[in-house]
Amino acid sequence: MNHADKTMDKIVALCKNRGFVYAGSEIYGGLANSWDYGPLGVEFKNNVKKAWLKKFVQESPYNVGLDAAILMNPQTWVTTGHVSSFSDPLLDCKACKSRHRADKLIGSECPDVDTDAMTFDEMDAFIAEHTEIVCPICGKHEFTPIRKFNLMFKTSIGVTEDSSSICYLRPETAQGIFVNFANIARTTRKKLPFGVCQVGKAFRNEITPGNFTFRTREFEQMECEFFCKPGTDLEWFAYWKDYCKNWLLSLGIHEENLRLRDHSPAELAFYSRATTDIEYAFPFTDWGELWGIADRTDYDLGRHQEASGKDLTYFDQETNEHYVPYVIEPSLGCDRVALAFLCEAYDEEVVDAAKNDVRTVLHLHPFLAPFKAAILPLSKKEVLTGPAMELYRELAKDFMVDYDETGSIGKRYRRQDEIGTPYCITFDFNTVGTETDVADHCVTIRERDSMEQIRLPIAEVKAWLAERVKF
RNA sequence: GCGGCCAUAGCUCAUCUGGUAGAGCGCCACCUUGCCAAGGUGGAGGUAGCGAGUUCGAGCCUCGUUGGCCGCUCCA
Repeated sequence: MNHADKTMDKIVALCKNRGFVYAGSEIYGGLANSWDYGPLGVEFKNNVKKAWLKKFVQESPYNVGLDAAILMNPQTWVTTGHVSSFSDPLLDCKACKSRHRADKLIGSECPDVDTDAMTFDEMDAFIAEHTEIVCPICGKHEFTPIRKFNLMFKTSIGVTEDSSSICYLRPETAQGIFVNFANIARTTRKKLPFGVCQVGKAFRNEITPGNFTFRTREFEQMECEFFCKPGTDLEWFAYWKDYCKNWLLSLGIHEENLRLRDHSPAELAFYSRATTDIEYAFPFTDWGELWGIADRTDYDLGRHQEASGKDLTYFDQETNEHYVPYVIEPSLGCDRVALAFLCEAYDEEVVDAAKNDVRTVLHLHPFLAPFKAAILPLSKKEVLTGPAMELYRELAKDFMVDYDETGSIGKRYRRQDEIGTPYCITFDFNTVGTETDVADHCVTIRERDSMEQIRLPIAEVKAWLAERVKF
């Protein structure tokens, strides 16, 4: 099927029916925009993470891993500006119900006013006094008071809820890396350039989540903070852009469904020298951001150094100088890229148009597939199921494999196609022999995409499979 | 948070103007078949999102509530 004909409805339905993703807390009526990865989903998502860690840590001569705590000293978020800038001063127009940011309303009418220096109460008062500030939609001056939307989830440490024990669920994983920069530099004896990689959950109280697992309040990031010498940053920026794109291509994303979009100077975050988004052609939108690759300069380490009073410079033995490294940050949404792989893999093949017969297939990269193979005895007779279970137990030591003896063989192939299992291994009567035929001790292996079959000795299956499901 | 639409089996839906629910698919068992779905027989599964009201009687009418979808706002 054409990529343009894929719909989220179908992909969501498949996810739910086959146990990739369920709606969260479903028996209690659900919790909006929360999703649970089911038995197949968790395998699949873990494989996505494994594939990322393999390329970014294991195979990279530069990078190391980290798993920092979700709860951090709240001062961290004061330093980064998240405590203030994650609180937008929003108000509604009572007349037309549209929503606006108070600071932008004031700024557009009175450009000389420094809204950054104003409290929310002062902004409220300012708007009340200046009736020339009107709703850009309907032109009226009838606003609700400012309401504070803090996009960080707040909680408290300790059993009493006094303000001194407030802490936040991290809105990004990056800061866990920055605050550990000096620890890692010292203990790994890494020289610049080097990177620190982390997979972990982050939390943002988004006003409007949606589009399945694309935007959720709780999500998983796969981030690398790559530290390099100032001046070499743009070079490394290009290097990682390329590296990231190749990772996606090597796992089956088609180039025509990817777009690298450079941020314009106006769009750039204030701390960033250059940013490129890798976007994917999701069915629900034209392009959706997958990976943000940003040159963050020395902003993060510099701010932390200033606020903590700790020395976060790097001593360069070659030039005999101290400096704060520059940072290239490739930040990938784990749930988003997993969804992209699903969208990319989803396919409906018309087998027989006259009979309305359609085969649903997930053309997942074998490394990402929840099951690497399914063992399917052609008959339920013990003479076949016995050796089939034996092979199942043997393969299960190395791979996630499925076993199914229910229904016709065609039906079972279809079930495995739908969950992306790349290989089906069948036991038939030639395998074990009959009264008239001698056993050949071979199984038939059927490939998912081509539906072609080969015959292979049972003893060779494990090595054969290992060769084909690696990344 | 605002506006509009929606809510019946795991899924897609039916149930004539109110008379206490049915199909297809899926699932399970047995039979059949034995390398590409849908053959036969049987079976599990629903107090119609939830609550209240009107009525002799509510899946159907009214109100509330919860959840979902679409649009707007928002997305450092």
